[in-house]
Amino acid sequence: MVTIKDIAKQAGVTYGTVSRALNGEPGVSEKTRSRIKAIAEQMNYVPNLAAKRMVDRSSNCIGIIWPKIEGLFFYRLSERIQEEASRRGIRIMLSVAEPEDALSSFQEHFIDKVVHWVYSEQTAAFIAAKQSFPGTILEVGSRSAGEGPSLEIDRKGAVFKAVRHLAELGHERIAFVGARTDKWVGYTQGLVDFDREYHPDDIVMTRLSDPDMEAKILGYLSRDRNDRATAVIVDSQGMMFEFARLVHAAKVRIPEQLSLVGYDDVPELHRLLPVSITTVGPDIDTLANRLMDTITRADAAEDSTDRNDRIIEGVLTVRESTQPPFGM
Amino acid sequence: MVTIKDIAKQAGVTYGTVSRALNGEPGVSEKTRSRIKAIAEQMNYVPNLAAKRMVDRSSNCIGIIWPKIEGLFFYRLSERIQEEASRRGIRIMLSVAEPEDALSSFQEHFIDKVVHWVYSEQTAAFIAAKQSFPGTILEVGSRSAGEGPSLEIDRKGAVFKAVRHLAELGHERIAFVGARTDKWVGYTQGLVDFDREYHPDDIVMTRLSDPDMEAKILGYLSRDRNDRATAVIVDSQGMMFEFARLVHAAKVRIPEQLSLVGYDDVPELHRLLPVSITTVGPDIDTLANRLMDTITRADAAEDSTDRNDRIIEGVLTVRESTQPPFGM
DNA sequence: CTGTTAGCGCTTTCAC
DNA sequence: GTGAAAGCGCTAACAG
Repeated sequence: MVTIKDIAKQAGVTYGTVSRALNGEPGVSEKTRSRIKAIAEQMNYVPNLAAKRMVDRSSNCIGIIWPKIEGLFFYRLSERIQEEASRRGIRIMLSVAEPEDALSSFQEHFIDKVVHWVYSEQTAAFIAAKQSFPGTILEVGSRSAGEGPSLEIDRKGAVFKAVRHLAELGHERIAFVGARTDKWVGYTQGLVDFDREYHPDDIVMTRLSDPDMEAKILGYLSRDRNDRATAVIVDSQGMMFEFARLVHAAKVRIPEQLSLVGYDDVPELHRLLPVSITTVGPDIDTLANRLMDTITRADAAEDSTDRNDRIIEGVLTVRESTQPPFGM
Repeated sequence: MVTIKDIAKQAGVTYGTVSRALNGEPGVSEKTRSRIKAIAEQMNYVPNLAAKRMVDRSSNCIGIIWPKIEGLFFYRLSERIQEEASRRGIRIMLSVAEPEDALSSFQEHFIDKVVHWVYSEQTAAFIAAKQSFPGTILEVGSRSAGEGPSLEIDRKGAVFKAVRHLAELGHERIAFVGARTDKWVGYTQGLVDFDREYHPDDIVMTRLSDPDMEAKILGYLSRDRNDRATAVIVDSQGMMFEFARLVHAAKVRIPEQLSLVGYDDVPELHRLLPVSITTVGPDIDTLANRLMDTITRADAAEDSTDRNDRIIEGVLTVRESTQPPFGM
């Protein structure tokens, strides 16, 4: 293993100088600095993080805990986070272990900045592990109850925007497929604000784990066209996979017979139907950016950031799957 | 921060003794050991892992380089690898960075066992990085040219099994959609062995990056039914997403009008069509298991393993999408 | 059984 | 602008 001492020997300087040169510290002439850098490169020098860590407490590596759900969206998001991190010269490590194990794993590797996707109740084991974790944990997703740094995704507002879009197109009856979450609240809010009739039948309350999901959706899609909404909002990307399949099965034509908005914009979505799908949800690039900004500054200005700056708005991307209702 | 020196002072021993006591090393009387342990506990001592790591540079962690392509299959695979690793008390870290960056990242963190998915030409930068990597790299996927440990997936044999299955069902004309890879070789081999007519028209040579992909597939699916095969093999899961969409567009009914076999068994596949899809490809559990076995034993019996033991067979899973041809 | 001490690779202060 | 050296917390080898 090559250390800064080896480089020092090669370069004919002391290893203190090598350290300064490689870390961009002042007090080294540009000439020797570039010479040292070249030698380090050529010798395949890899810094020893354990040693670094013993001296200063910094680590330019961010750990990410992979959420069990969120499938494709998070997959895409982590690609973007990686790009953004590379641009900033920061390393990224992912763990797909149970959250509490992921934390110890990171701790063992001197990673003191961690991103955690919040999507449901946290286990007692994880909450305990968080307490004793020595670094910073950024919670992304739902409104965070905790003290630490967080980034909230305005899911409610996002779905609200979907309703507004459909209302503006002229849809009177708008359906919702999904679970009773923030997204559902945004939906009901939209109905109220845009003065659409609240029709309990137009809400298909279900989730992926629901054994009756298929029957419920199929039941709704098979109704007489006069007896159902002209537009529908599907509350997650996972649900959209199911929904698309059942749309085919029920031979419903999108958007001629039904306008469709999906939550979360992942490329795979647009392979599901002959038409591209209008989506709402956080913009992946924005999210990746804000996420990196927040975590890198987490220690610095702990609570200087306004609570409002911690919210990621949803973005509506209009595509082929939404049209004015038939006959307009 | 409390260190072993603080504990030593409290206990009236030297810190060497504290180290031995806390690490279960022999050479400490049970009496002092328990006393020291009690003091450590009471002082909230947390060992400094960076310092530990500097001395004994081991880590029971395996690094995995996330491939740029292969999408969902690898995603599922890494879940299984994680489960298998947890069972064995081994940590897993994933990197989605460029392979060469992933390697240095692992090296910085003292991760000396790395799994790399081989799927195409490797960049010069990565080959160089591999050379100077101090640990073991397990190459999984294609036949590995290199010396190191490897695990080959028999893609050719897998597709061959698909052809056999279709032949046994009675299909005379079998089509292939995909690229000119091992899988295609398995297809042609199958045609020969099962005495099926080689029909150049039944091969839709394309890949996801091909701008004409859609036109080619749609062209084939739109042909008169007497002028095309009664069964088709699609060579990747990514391609299957496209294929399924075009099947819908061309209003071809699976399996009544066309039997279908896909490569790689990922759950998402079965949401694409009204029927579940027959697949071939490596079994994810087997792969995860063999992978862990191989990498954990990589140092021990380097070349004791027979070349044949390094091959993962493909598995055929028959589902609804394959039936005897219409009229049989 | 316990004390002593040489490093592990690096950053940082203090001299020159 | 560069060298010298202290020390981060710990393990392990050796001495007693």
